[in-house]
Amino acid sequence: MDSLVRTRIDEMRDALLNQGISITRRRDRMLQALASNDRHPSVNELHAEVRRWYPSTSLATIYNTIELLKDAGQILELEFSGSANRYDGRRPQSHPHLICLTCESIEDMDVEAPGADHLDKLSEDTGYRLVRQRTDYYGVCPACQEQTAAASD
Amino acid sequence: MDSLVRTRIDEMRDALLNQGISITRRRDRMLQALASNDRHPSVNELHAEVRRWYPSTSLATIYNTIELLKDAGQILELEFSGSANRYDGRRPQSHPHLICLTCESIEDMDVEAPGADHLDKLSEDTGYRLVRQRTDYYGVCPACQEQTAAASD
DNA sequence: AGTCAATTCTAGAATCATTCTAGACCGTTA
DNA sequence: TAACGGTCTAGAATGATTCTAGAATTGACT
Repeated sequence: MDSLVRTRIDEMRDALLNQGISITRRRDRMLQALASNDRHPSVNELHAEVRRWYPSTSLATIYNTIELLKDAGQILELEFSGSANRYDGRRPQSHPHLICLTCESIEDMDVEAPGADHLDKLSEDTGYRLVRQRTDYYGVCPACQEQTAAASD
Repeated sequence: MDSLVRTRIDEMRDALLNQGISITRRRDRMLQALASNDRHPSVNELHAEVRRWYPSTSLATIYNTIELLKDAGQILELEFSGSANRYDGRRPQSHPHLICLTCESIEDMDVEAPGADHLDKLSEDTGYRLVRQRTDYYGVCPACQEQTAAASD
Protein backbone atom coordinates (compact mmCIF):
# COMPACT_ATOMS: atom_id res chain seq x y z
CA MET A 1 0.00 0.00 0.00
CA ASP A 2 1.11 3.52 -0.83
CA SER A 3 2.82 5.08 2.15
CA LEU A 4 0.90 8.32 1.67
CA VAL A 5 -2.30 6.36 2.00
CA ARG A 6 -1.01 4.74 5.15
CA THR A 7 -0.06 8.11 6.62
CA ARG A 8 -3.45 9.50 5.82
CA ILE A 9 -5.20 6.58 7.48
CA ASP A 10 -3.13 7.14 10.59
CA GLU A 11 -4.06 10.79 10.61
CA MET A 12 -7.73 9.93 10.50
CA ARG A 13 -7.37 7.27 13.17
CA ASP A 14 -5.58 9.67 15.48
CA ALA A 15 -8.13 12.39 14.89
CA LEU A 16 -10.96 10.04 15.86
CA LEU A 17 -9.12 8.65 18.87
CA ASN A 18 -8.43 12.18 20.05
CA GLN A 19 -12.16 12.71 20.21
CA GLY A 20 -12.60 9.54 22.22
CA ILE A 21 -14.04 7.63 19.28
CA SER A 22 -12.99 4.03 18.95
CA ILE A 23 -11.79 2.55 15.69
CA THR A 24 -14.02 -0.42 15.04
CA ARG A 25 -13.30 -2.82 12.23
CA ARG A 26 -15.94 -1.35 9.97
CA ARG A 27 -14.75 2.15 10.64
CA ASP A 28 -11.20 1.13 9.90
CA ARG A 29 -12.24 -0.34 6.57
CA MET A 30 -14.01 2.84 5.76
CA LEU A 31 -10.93 4.90 6.52
CA GLN A 32 -8.96 2.72 4.15
CA ALA A 33 -11.59 3.07 1.46
CA LEU A 34 -11.54 6.84 1.86
CA ALA A 35 -7.77 7.18 1.91
CA SER A 36 -7.13 4.97 -1.07
CA ASN A 37 -9.86 6.20 -3.39
CA ASP A 38 -9.31 9.49 -5.18
CA ARG A 39 -12.58 9.43 -7.12
CA HIS A 40 -14.57 11.05 -4.37
CA PRO A 41 -16.80 8.10 -3.53
CA SER A 42 -20.46 8.31 -2.66
CA VAL A 43 -22.04 6.72 0.38
CA ASN A 44 -23.12 3.77 -1.74
CA GLU A 45 -19.62 3.12 -2.98
CA LEU A 46 -18.23 3.26 0.53
CA HIS A 47 -20.99 0.94 1.65
CA ALA A 48 -20.12 -1.54 -1.09
CA GLU A 49 -16.46 -1.40 -0.17
CA VAL A 50 -16.97 -1.96 3.55
CA ARG A 51 -19.40 -4.75 2.76
CA ARG A 52 -16.72 -6.64 0.91
CA TRP A 53 -15.25 -7.30 4.34
CA TYR A 54 -18.29 -7.09 6.60
CA PRO A 55 -21.30 -8.00 4.50
CA SER A 56 -23.79 -7.26 7.25
CA THR A 57 -22.81 -3.58 7.37
CA SER A 58 -25.81 -1.31 7.03
CA LEU A 59 -26.02 2.02 5.26
CA ALA A 60 -26.69 3.75 8.55
CA THR A 61 -23.24 2.79 9.74
CA ILE A 62 -21.67 4.50 6.76
CA TYR A 63 -23.69 7.64 7.39
CA ASN A 64 -22.81 7.56 11.06
CA THR A 65 -19.12 7.22 10.38
CA ILE A 66 -19.22 10.06 7.90
CA GLU A 67 -20.79 12.19 10.58
CA LEU A 68 -17.96 11.32 12.96
CA LEU A 69 -15.36 12.14 10.34
CA LYS A 70 -16.99 15.43 9.50
CA ASP A 71 -17.03 16.44 13.14
CA ALA A 72 -13.37 15.54 13.39
CA GLY A 73 -12.62 17.64 10.32
CA GLN A 74 -11.25 14.62 8.50
CA ILE A 75 -13.49 14.53 5.47
CA LEU A 76 -14.73 16.98 2.89
CA GLU A 77 -18.37 16.62 1.95
CA LEU A 78 -19.40 17.70 -1.52
CA GLU A 79 -23.13 18.16 -1.54
CA PHE A 80 -25.35 17.67 -4.56
CA SER A 81 -29.07 18.06 -4.54
CA GLY A 82 -29.92 15.82 -7.45
CA SER A 83 -27.60 12.96 -6.68
CA ALA A 84 -25.71 11.49 -3.77
CA ASN A 85 -23.10 13.46 -1.87
CA ARG A 86 -19.48 12.69 -2.59
CA TYR A 87 -16.62 12.56 -0.15
CA ASP A 88 -12.97 13.48 -0.17
CA GLY A 89 -11.07 11.80 2.62
CA ARG A 90 -7.63 12.43 1.21
CA ARG A 91 -7.57 16.20 1.42
CA PRO A 92 -10.03 17.33 4.08
CA GLN A 93 -9.18 21.00 3.67
CA SER A 94 -11.25 23.11 1.26
CA HIS A 95 -9.88 22.85 -2.26
CA PRO A 96 -11.36 23.29 -5.71
CA HIS A 97 -12.76 20.45 -7.82
CA LEU A 98 -13.41 19.76 -11.46
CA ILE A 99 -16.79 18.16 -11.95
CA CYS A 100 -17.86 16.48 -15.17
CA LEU A 101 -21.51 17.11 -15.99
CA THR A 102 -21.61 14.06 -18.23
CA CYS A 103 -20.04 11.21 -16.26
CA GLU A 104 -20.20 12.81 -12.81
CA SER A 105 -16.55 12.27 -12.18
CA ILE A 106 -14.89 14.57 -9.67
CA GLU A 107 -11.22 15.45 -9.78
CA ASP A 108 -9.11 17.45 -7.42
CA MET A 109 -7.80 20.57 -9.01
CA ASP A 110 -4.09 20.93 -8.91
CA VAL A 111 -4.07 24.23 -7.09
CA GLU A 112 -3.15 24.84 -3.54
CA ALA A 113 -6.17 25.72 -1.46
CA PRO A 114 -6.44 29.39 -0.46
CA GLY A 115 -4.99 29.22 3.03
CA ALA A 116 -6.78 29.90 6.28
CA ASP A 117 -5.52 33.48 6.26
CA HIS A 118 -7.61 34.05 3.16
CA LEU A 119 -10.73 33.09 5.10
CA ASP A 120 -9.58 35.29 7.97
CA LYS A 121 -9.21 38.28 5.71
CA LEU A 122 -12.60 37.71 4.10
CA SER A 123 -14.14 37.33 7.53
CA GLU A 124 -12.87 40.77 8.41
CA ASP A 125 -14.12 42.25 5.18
CA THR A 126 -17.58 40.75 5.36
CA GLY A 127 -18.33 40.55 9.08
CA TYR A 128 -19.06 36.84 8.75
CA ARG A 129 -17.17 34.32 10.85
CA LEU A 130 -16.19 32.14 7.91
CA VAL A 131 -15.17 28.55 8.48
CA ARG A 132 -14.91 26.96 5.08
CA GLN A 133 -15.15 27.46 1.41
CA ARG A 134 -16.27 25.54 -1.61
CA THR A 135 -15.22 26.06 -5.18
CA ASP A 136 -16.24 23.81 -8.05
CA TYR A 137 -15.79 24.06 -11.76
CA TYR A 138 -18.40 22.34 -13.91
CA GLY A 139 -17.84 21.17 -17.42
CA VAL A 140 -17.12 18.15 -19.59
CA CYS A 141 -14.03 16.09 -18.88
CA PRO A 142 -11.57 15.15 -21.63
CA ALA A 143 -12.73 11.53 -21.76
CA CYS A 144 -16.38 12.52 -22.24
CA GLN A 145 -15.42 15.04 -24.91
CA GLU A 146 -13.79 12.24 -26.88
CA GLN A 147 -16.84 10.06 -26.48
CA THR A 148 -19.16 12.64 -27.98
CA ALA A 149 -16.65 13.45 -30.73
CA ALA A 150 -16.45 9.76 -31.64
CA ALA A 151 -20.22 9.34 -31.50
CA SER A 152 -20.78 12.12 -34.00
CA ASP A 153 -18.64 10.43 -36.65
CA MET B 1 -40.97 49.28 -8.61
CA ASP B 2 -37.21 49.61 -8.84
CA SER B 3 -36.19 50.19 -12.43
CA LEU B 4 -33.37 47.66 -12.14
CA VAL B 5 -35.92 45.07 -11.19
CA ARG B 6 -38.04 46.03 -14.15
CA THR B 7 -35.07 45.76 -16.48
CA ARG B 8 -34.19 42.38 -15.12
CA ILE B 9 -37.72 41.11 -15.61
CA ASP B 10 -37.62 42.28 -19.22
CA GLU B 11 -34.34 40.47 -19.75
CA MET B 12 -35.82 37.25 -18.49
CA ARG B 13 -38.98 37.68 -20.53
CA ASP B 14 -36.97 38.29 -23.68
CA ALA B 15 -34.73 35.32 -23.03
CA LEU B 16 -37.74 33.04 -22.70
CA LEU B 17 -39.51 34.50 -25.72
CA ASN B 18 -36.35 34.00 -27.76
CA GLN B 19 -36.60 30.32 -27.01
CA GLY B 20 -40.21 30.27 -28.12
CA ILE B 21 -41.52 30.00 -24.57
CA SER B 22 -44.66 31.95 -23.79
CA ILE B 23 -44.95 34.15 -20.73
CA THR B 24 -48.02 32.95 -18.91
CA ARG B 25 -49.42 34.81 -15.96
CA ARG B 26 -47.93 32.42 -13.45
CA ARG B 27 -44.57 32.55 -15.13
CA ASP B 28 -44.65 36.31 -15.16
CA ARG B 29 -45.37 36.39 -11.44
CA MET B 30 -42.49 34.09 -10.87
CA LEU B 31 -40.14 36.33 -12.83
CA GLN B 32 -41.21 39.22 -10.67
CA ALA B 33 -40.67 37.23 -7.53
CA LEU B 34 -37.20 36.25 -8.68
CA ALA B 35 -36.17 39.70 -9.81
CA SER B 36 -37.36 41.50 -6.71
CA ASN B 37 -36.09 39.11 -4.06
CA ASP B 38 -32.41 39.18 -3.20
CA ARG B 39 -32.59 36.51 -0.51
CA HIS B 40 -32.16 33.65 -2.89
CA PRO B 41 -35.60 32.12 -2.47
CA SER B 42 -36.33 28.42 -2.38
CA VAL B 43 -38.94 26.67 -4.47
CA ASN B 44 -41.37 26.84 -1.58
CA GLU B 45 -40.99 30.57 -1.21
CA LEU B 46 -41.52 31.11 -4.91
CA HIS B 47 -44.54 28.86 -4.74
CA ALA B 48 -46.00 30.87 -1.88
CA GLU B 49 -45.40 34.10 -3.76
CA VAL B 50 -47.02 32.98 -7.00
CA ARG B 51 -49.90 31.53 -5.01
CA ARG B 52 -50.71 34.93 -3.60
CA TRP B 53 -51.96 35.77 -7.09
CA TYR B 54 -52.92 32.35 -8.45
CA PRO B 55 -53.80 30.19 -5.49
CA SER B 56 -54.29 27.05 -7.54
CA THR B 57 -50.67 27.04 -8.69
CA SER B 58 -49.01 23.71 -8.07
CA LEU B 59 -45.44 23.05 -7.03
CA ALA B 60 -44.77 21.29 -10.31
CA THR B 61 -45.32 24.55 -12.16
CA ILE B 62 -42.62 26.22 -10.11
CA TYR B 63 -40.21 23.40 -10.82
CA ASN B 64 -41.08 23.49 -14.49
CA THR B 65 -40.53 27.20 -14.77
CA ILE B 66 -37.21 26.91 -13.00
CA GLU B 67 -36.21 24.34 -15.57
CA LEU B 68 -37.10 26.75 -18.37
CA LEU B 69 -35.14 29.54 -16.76
CA LYS B 70 -32.13 27.34 -16.22
CA ASP B 71 -32.14 26.27 -19.85
CA ALA B 72 -32.35 29.90 -20.87
CA GLY B 73 -29.41 30.74 -18.62
CA GLN B 74 -31.54 33.17 -16.63
CA ILE B 75 -31.26 31.73 -13.17
CA LEU B 76 -28.49 30.49 -10.92
CA GLU B 77 -29.28 27.33 -9.00
CA LEU B 78 -27.54 26.82 -5.68
CA GLU B 79 -27.82 23.17 -4.77
CA PHE B 80 -27.90 21.83 -1.22
CA SER B 81 -28.24 18.23 -0.34
CA GLY B 82 -29.77 18.61 3.10
CA SER B 83 -32.23 21.34 2.35
CA ALA B 84 -34.01 22.87 -0.58
CA ASN B 85 -32.16 24.45 -3.46
CA ARG B 86 -32.02 28.23 -3.60
CA TYR B 87 -32.23 30.45 -6.63
CA ASP B 88 -30.65 33.66 -7.78
CA GLY B 89 -32.63 35.30 -10.56
CA ARG B 90 -30.98 38.67 -10.28
CA ARG B 91 -27.47 37.73 -11.28
CA PRO B 92 -27.57 34.57 -13.36
CA GLN B 93 -23.82 34.55 -13.96
CA SER B 94 -21.63 32.57 -11.59
CA HIS B 95 -20.66 34.66 -8.59
CA PRO B 96 -19.61 33.87 -5.04
CA HIS B 97 -22.00 33.73 -2.08
CA LEU B 98 -21.83 34.05 1.67
CA ILE B 99 -23.86 31.36 3.36
CA CYS B 100 -24.83 31.44 7.01
CA LEU B 101 -24.71 28.01 8.61
CA THR B 102 -27.02 29.15 11.39
CA CYS B 103 -29.93 30.93 9.70
CA GLU B 104 -29.34 29.65 6.16
CA SER B 105 -29.33 33.12 4.72
CA ILE B 106 -27.49 33.58 1.45
CA GLU B 107 -25.92 36.83 0.40
CA ASP B 108 -24.24 37.84 -2.80
CA MET B 109 -20.60 38.61 -2.30
CA ASP B 110 -19.60 42.01 -3.44
CA VAL B 111 -16.94 40.82 -5.84
CA GLU B 112 -17.07 40.79 -9.56
CA ALA B 113 -17.39 37.29 -10.89
CA PRO B 114 -14.27 35.88 -12.53
CA GLY B 115 -15.10 36.57 -16.18
CA ALA B 116 -15.64 34.04 -18.93
CA ASP B 117 -11.99 34.35 -19.96
CA HIS B 118 -11.04 32.87 -16.61
CA LEU B 119 -13.07 29.77 -17.42
CA ASP B 120 -11.51 29.69 -20.88
CA LYS B 121 -8.03 29.78 -19.46
CA LEU B 122 -8.81 27.04 -16.95
CA SER B 123 -10.36 24.97 -19.71
CA GLU B 124 -7.10 25.11 -21.58
CA ASP B 125 -5.09 24.24 -18.51
CA THR B 126 -7.23 21.31 -17.46
CA GLY B 127 -8.54 19.89 -20.72
CA TYR B 128 -12.10 20.20 -19.47
CA ARG B 129 -14.68 22.18 -21.40
CA LEU B 130 -15.78 24.27 -18.43
CA VAL B 131 -19.12 26.02 -18.48
CA ARG B 132 -19.68 27.36 -15.00
CA GLN B 133 -18.28 27.76 -11.60
CA ARG B 134 -19.51 27.81 -8.05
CA THR B 135 -17.88 29.43 -5.08
CA ASP B 136 -19.44 29.63 -1.65
CA TYR B 137 -18.15 30.78 1.69
CA TYR B 138 -19.70 29.19 4.75
CA GLY B 139 -19.80 30.75 8.16
CA VAL B 140 -21.94 32.64 10.64
CA CYS B 141 -23.47 35.93 9.57
CA PRO B 142 -23.16 39.08 11.70
CA ALA B 143 -26.77 38.91 12.90
CA CYS B 144 -26.41 35.33 14.11
CA GLN B 145 -23.14 36.16 15.82
CA GLU B 146 -24.96 38.82 17.84
CA GLN B 147 -27.71 36.40 18.72
CA THR B 148 -25.32 33.87 20.21
CA ALA B 149 -23.35 36.61 21.97
CA ALA B 150 -26.55 37.92 23.55
CA ALA B 151 -27.74 34.43 24.50
CA SER B 152 -24.58 33.73 26.44
CA ASP B 153 -25.08 36.74 28.72
C1' DA C 1 -14.53 -17.56 31.44
C1' DG C 2 -18.65 -14.55 33.22
C1' DT C 3 -21.09 -10.26 34.02
C1' DC C 4 -22.23 -5.61 33.20
C1' DA C 5 -22.63 -1.11 31.07
C1' DA C 6 -21.66 1.52 27.27
C1' DT C 7 -21.12 1.83 22.68
C1' DT C 8 -21.94 0.38 18.10
C1' DC C 9 -24.63 -1.59 14.72
C1' DT C 10 -28.82 -3.25 11.99
C1' DA C 11 -33.25 -3.06 9.80
C1' DG C 12 -36.72 -0.70 8.62
C1' DA C 13 -39.69 3.26 8.96
C1' DA C 14 -40.03 8.24 8.29
C1' DT C 15 -38.96 12.51 6.02
C1' DC C 16 -38.49 15.62 2.44
C1' DA C 17 -37.01 17.61 -2.01
C1' DT C 18 -37.54 16.58 -6.51
C1' DT C 19 -39.33 14.20 -10.66
C1' DC C 20 -42.79 11.88 -13.13
C1' DT C 21 -47.41 10.93 -15.05
C1' DA C 22 -52.04 11.15 -16.55
C1' DG C 23 -55.41 13.74 -17.43
C1' DA C 24 -57.83 18.49 -17.09
C1' DC C 25 -57.62 23.11 -18.69
C1' DC C 26 -56.82 27.20 -21.59
C1' DG C 27 -55.93 30.16 -25.62
C1' DT C 28 -55.37 30.48 -30.21
C1' DT C 29 -56.56 29.72 -34.78
C1' DA C 30 -59.49 27.85 -38.25
C1' DT D 1 -67.80 26.41 -32.11
C1' DA D 2 -64.19 22.74 -32.70
C1' DA D 3 -59.74 21.17 -32.62
C1' DC D 4 -54.94 21.53 -31.38
C1' DG D 5 -50.84 22.33 -28.63
C1' DG D 6 -49.03 23.94 -24.86
C1' DT D 7 -49.73 24.60 -19.82
C1' DC D 8 -51.23 23.27 -15.44
C1' DT D 9 -52.85 20.26 -11.40
C1' DA D 10 -52.89 16.50 -8.19
C1' DG D 11 -50.96 12.93 -6.63
C1' DA D 12 -47.86 9.05 -7.01
C1' DA D 13 -43.03 7.64 -7.41
C1' DT D 14 -38.23 8.10 -6.48
C1' DG D 15 -34.16 8.41 -3.94
C1' DA D 16 -30.98 10.36 -0.54
C1' DT D 17 -30.79 11.06 4.12
C1' DT D 18 -32.26 10.79 9.00
C1' DC D 19 -34.41 8.62 12.77
C1' DT D 20 -35.62 4.93 16.02
C1' DA D 21 -35.85 0.85 18.67
C1' DG D 22 -33.86 -2.90 19.76
C1' DA D 23 -29.95 -6.46 18.98
C1' DA D 24 -25.09 -7.32 18.97
C1' DT D 25 -20.46 -6.31 20.30
C1' DT D 26 -16.90 -4.53 23.02
C1' DG D 27 -13.95 -3.75 26.93
C1' DA D 28 -13.35 -3.40 31.88
C1' DC D 29 -13.62 -5.77 35.84
C1' DT D 30 -14.25 -9.75 38.51
